[in-house]
Amino acid sequence: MLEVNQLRQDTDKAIKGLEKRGLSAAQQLVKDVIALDDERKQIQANLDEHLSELNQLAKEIGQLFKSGEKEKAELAKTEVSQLKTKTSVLEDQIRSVKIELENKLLDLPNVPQSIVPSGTTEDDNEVYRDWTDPLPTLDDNALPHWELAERYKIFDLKTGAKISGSGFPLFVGYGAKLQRALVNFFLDKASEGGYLEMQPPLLVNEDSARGTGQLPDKDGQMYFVERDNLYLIPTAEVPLTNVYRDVILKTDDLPVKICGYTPCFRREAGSYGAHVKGLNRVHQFDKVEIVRIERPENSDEALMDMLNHVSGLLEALELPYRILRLCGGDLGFTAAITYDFEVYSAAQKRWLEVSSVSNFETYQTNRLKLRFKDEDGKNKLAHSLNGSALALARIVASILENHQTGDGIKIPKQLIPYTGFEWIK
RNA sequence: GGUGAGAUGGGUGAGUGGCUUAAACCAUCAGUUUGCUAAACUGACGUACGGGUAACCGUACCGCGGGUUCGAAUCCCGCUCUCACCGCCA
Repeated sequence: MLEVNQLRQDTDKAIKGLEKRGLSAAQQLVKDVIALDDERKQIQANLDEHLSELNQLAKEIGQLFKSGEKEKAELAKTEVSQLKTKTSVLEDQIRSVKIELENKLLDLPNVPQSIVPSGTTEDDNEVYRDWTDPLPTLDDNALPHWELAERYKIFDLKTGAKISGSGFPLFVGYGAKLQRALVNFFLDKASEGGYLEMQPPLLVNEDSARGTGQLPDKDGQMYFVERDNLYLIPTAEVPLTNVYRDVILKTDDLPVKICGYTPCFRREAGSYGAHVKGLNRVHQFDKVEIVRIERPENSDEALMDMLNHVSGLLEALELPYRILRLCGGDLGFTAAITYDFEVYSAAQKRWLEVSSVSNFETYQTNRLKLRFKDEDGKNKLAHSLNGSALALARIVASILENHQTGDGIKIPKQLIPYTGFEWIK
């Protein structure tokens, strides 16, 4: 959720930024928010004045009763009841204005940073760091990962569909072991990078889903357990970031660096076609997520550090990748800037997104009330960031496709200590 | 699932209708004292919103939401969570 004060201060910047997302009504929306906030302030001042009078009267009545001046007290009581009807009207007004204001704010996405390119579709994304070596080519009988999976018995979509439905792969044998190895490898790398490992709950309540901004924006994308009012997490970002909901950190607590492995559940309603084949898009996948809470002035640098971390993982896995800086139109609702990592699959002849690293600035922390005490003892909103490091299903697909040979699939050197085998044959 | 107890500031914990502006202690910070450390003493010490250049002032907040009352941390109702015991269970 954007900060109203920020919108007041940098109105033009906010409007321009929001327009970069293709939000043509940005100017009107921002104006509406500020007008509503003005209204709220005015009612608040009025209400406080009345309440102050009421408090004063209550004290006086207490005194009058004590000194036995009952008639005067009764007189004051009628005054109180008149005041009370006024305050209750004002209370109703301020309540509805606050709700309206909040709803308007929740409908506004984050303001993109100035370096975010404008554009509406993924074609407008900017290649931030390209793959400079020649792209790998495979011989003619190279297979896409879903066919490799069949040949080497790595995962089984049909049986997964029998158990649950389409998009729920069953990993088997080498496939299951490969996933377990990758999780451990990614977690170890994150620990080396200074991220504290956590195992969070996989179901979260509404406050948490709202805190990181999945609600109301992505309501339809999450599985919901109606009976208990809980959402299955679409990413570990939700529970991990919500660890710090309603927290005021001390200066020395920053930066916070945490990581966690979780399965992720996404309904992916409306997806179809070749792009969802195999592991390209599934309802359940495993992911190691890294999360950081930073002082505002350090968050840009932290983001770069996260990019380096993810780059290191992809290099260790010997996968050809590039980094995109997402354009305004492709940017997630809550992000101020996002870099996507894509691995090239020679077998599918396309780039596959395997990681997304974002800075949310104060958009999430405002909703979470995640603050820190600065040197002056003032509470300020921290910046939150997160990134996949990495998303498993697609990495498995990339490894299978890129490291296939006529003799089987070669496991990247750094992963062998984790898998315990060098080849999938 | 059943029964019972509880939820007060960073922590412990007092507070059964106005004397609470939430006691006291601990922790923290600043100062005094001190050869250094420690101790002692003094003071400061919640969050949000509104007004004000500021000092400061006003309002709300004692798990959450309602209610009673001139007045609620305190009384009443509902909910959530925590703890204990019982049942079931990996």
